[in-house]
Amino acid sequence: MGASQTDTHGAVVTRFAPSPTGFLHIGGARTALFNYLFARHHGGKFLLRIEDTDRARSTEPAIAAILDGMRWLDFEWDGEIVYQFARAARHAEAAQQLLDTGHAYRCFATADELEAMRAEQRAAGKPMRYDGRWRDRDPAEAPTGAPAVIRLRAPQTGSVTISDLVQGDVTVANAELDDMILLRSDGTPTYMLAVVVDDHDMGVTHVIRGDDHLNNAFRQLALIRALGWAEPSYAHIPLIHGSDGAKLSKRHGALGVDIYRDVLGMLPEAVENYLLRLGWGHGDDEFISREQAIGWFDLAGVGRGPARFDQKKLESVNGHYLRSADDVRLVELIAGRAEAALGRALVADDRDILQRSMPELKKRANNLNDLASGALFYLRIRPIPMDDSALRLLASAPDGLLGAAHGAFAGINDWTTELLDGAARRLAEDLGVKLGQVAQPVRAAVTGSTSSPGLFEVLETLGRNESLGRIEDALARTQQPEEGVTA
RNA sequence: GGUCCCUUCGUCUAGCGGUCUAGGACGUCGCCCUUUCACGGCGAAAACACGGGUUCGAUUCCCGUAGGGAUCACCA
Repeated sequence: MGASQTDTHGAVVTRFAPSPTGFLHIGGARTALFNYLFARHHGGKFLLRIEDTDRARSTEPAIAAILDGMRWLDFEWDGEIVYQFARAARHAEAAQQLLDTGHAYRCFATADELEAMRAEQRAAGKPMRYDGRWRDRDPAEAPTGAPAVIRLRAPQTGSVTISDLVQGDVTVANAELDDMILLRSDGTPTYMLAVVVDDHDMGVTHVIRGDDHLNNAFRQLALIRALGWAEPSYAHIPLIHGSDGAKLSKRHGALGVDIYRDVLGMLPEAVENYLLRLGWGHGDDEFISREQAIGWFDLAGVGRGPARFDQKKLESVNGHYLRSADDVRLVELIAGRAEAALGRALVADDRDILQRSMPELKKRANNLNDLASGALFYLRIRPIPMDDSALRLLASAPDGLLGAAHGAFAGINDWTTELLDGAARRLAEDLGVKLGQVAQPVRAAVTGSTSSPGLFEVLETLGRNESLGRIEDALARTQQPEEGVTA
């Protein structure tokens, strides 16, 4: 890469830099979203870097999961993915440069030695920091052949202030910072070094990340200055918390975006909208399209306090997007779930009936799971299973009602919602009962449940034969235990 | 514990000195619509953490207290 990265001429360049130690979790997704939106808003670039320098914890499946999540959410990145580990030589080169210019030095302190130092500091109630024991010591004093790390010779006086785009001006005394390790004793770069070098080489102008990195920013700035490089702008966004107010982490409540998709049945645009509104707002707007988000997004509007994740609200947002989603798309999305529940593959007729019923079905669901289970009764094969409430309703329905309804419907050849509705109302009137008295037993018979979309729409969608057949099944069922009760 | 950050309804937020009897959304409750369940509509309860300042006037500015958060590795 070298110097070519400076050819961006002030254009915005952001990056999302996850470490592939697990799935793309919801907090990471939000960081990616903000980086994506900020870059697009400014007509800049959004880069992706995989921070895989921790060889023990980085895995291929994790990389695949992260990319999968990025694609699902449609966070399209620019250019090639940068794999940090592959750039180790470049990182070492930067460390050497620092060594040559006197901005870094070798430290021969052993792990045991440092542990003892910290124990002492802890006991004395002092902050635990590297005490700079090798900072000005002659390397010749080191035991021969002893392994060494390379540390940054950081400024010890004065202070650094970062004009963070989210947090505002934040100042920390240099005395609070110690000489961080740049290169481990095995010659591999630490995160601090790798991030600074990569961000520089990639031409990153705006570092937008979780505020758990705010403290790192001060040290990284010292490193950047020692290297004589341009300083990026920083924006440290608050972490997402769980409903209990504690930080959402991989071991505490943070789920991978794949879980939201596959298990919870969320739509990507809903997850995106929810994440955007978490910690950021645009007046009273609740539903914000991708296009609007790109037009409106700004870092100054991001709150500084952590926001709690609210599953109920996500469900609600999801329900909104479900209702406005394309029916063909929804059928595809629930097909797998339906097949699993039914234990058989869906055929063309199944998809056809699902699509026709989708406008009614999607008003009743807030996620794909509920949408799929709500659609199941259309696909069942006679005799359809009945849930307990349907069985109870059928058992307690006035004698002869269901049979009478069957008779009324059987007389209809032009099987439309209007005529079915009219026939049912006429029957109810003739019998002197409310429409519900007629409709509910029929609903139970036809859907196997006491709640469903509008009954006459259901009947029309199901068709004459199937509808009458299901009513006959129910009739047969109620006649068996007690004989002779039907009219 | 040191350092840094934060604090408006239960939750996400609007508010950027007077427009605040503090607005919206989710959730909760009630009503309407209605063949069920939803959707939709209407309405209700619900917040400026506390104490000092500054100011003619503070939700809005400053300080303190309390509470919450982040971070202090040869992990990222």
